[in-house]
Amino acid sequence: MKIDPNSPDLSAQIAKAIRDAIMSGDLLVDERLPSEAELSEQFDVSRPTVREALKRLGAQSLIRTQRGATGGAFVNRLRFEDAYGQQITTSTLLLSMNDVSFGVACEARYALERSCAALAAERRTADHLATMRAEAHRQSQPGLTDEAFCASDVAFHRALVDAAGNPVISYQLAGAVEAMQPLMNMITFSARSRETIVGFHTEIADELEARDAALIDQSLEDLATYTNRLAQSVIDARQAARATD
Amino acid sequence: MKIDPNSPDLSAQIAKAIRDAIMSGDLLVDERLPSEAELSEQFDVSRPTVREALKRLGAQSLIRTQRGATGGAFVNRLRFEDAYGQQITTSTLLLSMNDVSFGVACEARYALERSCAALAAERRTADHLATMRAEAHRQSQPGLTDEAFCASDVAFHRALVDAAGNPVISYQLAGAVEAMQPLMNMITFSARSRETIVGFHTEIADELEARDAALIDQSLEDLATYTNRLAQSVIDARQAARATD
DNA sequence: TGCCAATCATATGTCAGACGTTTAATTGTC
DNA sequence: GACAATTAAACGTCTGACATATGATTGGCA
Repeated sequence: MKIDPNSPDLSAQIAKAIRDAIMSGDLLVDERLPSEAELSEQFDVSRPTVREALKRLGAQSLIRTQRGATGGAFVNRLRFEDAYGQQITTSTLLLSMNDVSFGVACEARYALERSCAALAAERRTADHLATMRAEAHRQSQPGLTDEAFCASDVAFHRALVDAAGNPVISYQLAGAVEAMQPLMNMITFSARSRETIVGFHTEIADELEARDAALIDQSLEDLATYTNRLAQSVIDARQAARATD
Repeated sequence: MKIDPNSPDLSAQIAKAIRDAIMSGDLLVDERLPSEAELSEQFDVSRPTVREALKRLGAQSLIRTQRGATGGAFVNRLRFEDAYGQQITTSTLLLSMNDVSFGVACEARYALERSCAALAAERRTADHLATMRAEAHRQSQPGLTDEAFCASDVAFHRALVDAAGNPVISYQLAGAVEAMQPLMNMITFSARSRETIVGFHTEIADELEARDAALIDQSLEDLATYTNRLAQSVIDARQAARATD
């Protein structure tokens, strides 16, 4: 838990020291850290520097702070819901900043999603099924904006993932599924393509109701293929339009 | 891009405003943010408050800072390698802080890992194969510590995942695979169980060489079952030991 | 005695101003 | 024209202070 006082990133070092203490179990959940004043004395730095370190940890949801007499910084119990948000933010930016093609992202998403088809078939409840049917129905309504359609698409697929009944899987796939949304938004769905997608969704819901894992897997593969072809046609159309400019 | 000056979390609000600007595309990769002094004027807060906000963003690798005349904060191109680390940290803490059972974590890991068997069979290079064989060989050496064995196990499986040739999948699975390591460490492998696991690994490498996706899938399922049973026996043994205390 | 209100102590949140350090651009000289 | 010294901009850190929230303490009153 020592830092190099000559290096020009004291707050980063302090954050790392505390993070390591949390990960190694030296600091337990809900345990209170020393006050900012005490930490600044321990590390021999000023309070603003300590605060910068604490903000870093707060940004990762590793600690929470509380004001007042018995306040301070506490080791935060990292919840799946908290982690979802970060996971989605990171995944979305990764895709948009690294020129990940629609095909690669789509492949990843459906490969991962298919992995929970068997579990979902086994464990799905009536609730999951109801959510999926409701979203499929919403998607068939005319006059839906592209964004609303995509949001519903995400909700449908998240329900499928959640049906697997494994929070770790749900967490991991949250990124893959949600991060695709901006890419999907790029595709302007025609009425016809929407109809096809809703068809797939209804099919999947039916198969999930029948608990037929193999059929779900097949439908997801078909949906992946279709989505990819749709994206390709949009890309081709854009290139053609650019060529005639 | 407005903030409420009466709320007691100015730095969090500022961080959110900038984060939103990055995610919406208002700020592009490598674009320079205003200097801390300018930001403090724009948001009408002090420089330390601005700095706390920037540290939050830095902790998420959304920005990087540079000192000197042409320095400042720049929108960072989020790289997969950067995201790996955060993903692993978060996943590890999620498992340890939420009392995720070995069974649930194991199920998630292998379900996701199996999803890339087909892609890996298709795209694996000689390099991936060589890495996997090298790790399998290392694992068969006597006198290996439990930790070294588990680290090698992780390396083996990461090579398998990377063989799928999809960076998005590699990123998503980094968390699932690496976060399992502390749980695996809890299990003291006997010489015999190590031998069995190495057997599975050799089998998987052979099947990958033959590009037989179905067999890989089967082997992974068997390995998952075996790992689970191993963990169960360790847990049972511990409970029995506690009962006789 | 028992309860309630005022006070206090502690800790975080924020601010203002300052100095040090790094770095690139500018300037000046040979 | 090239190299060295200077300068300016920006981050990194420190000091000290005030504001605010909140639990604990204390005191008074019924």
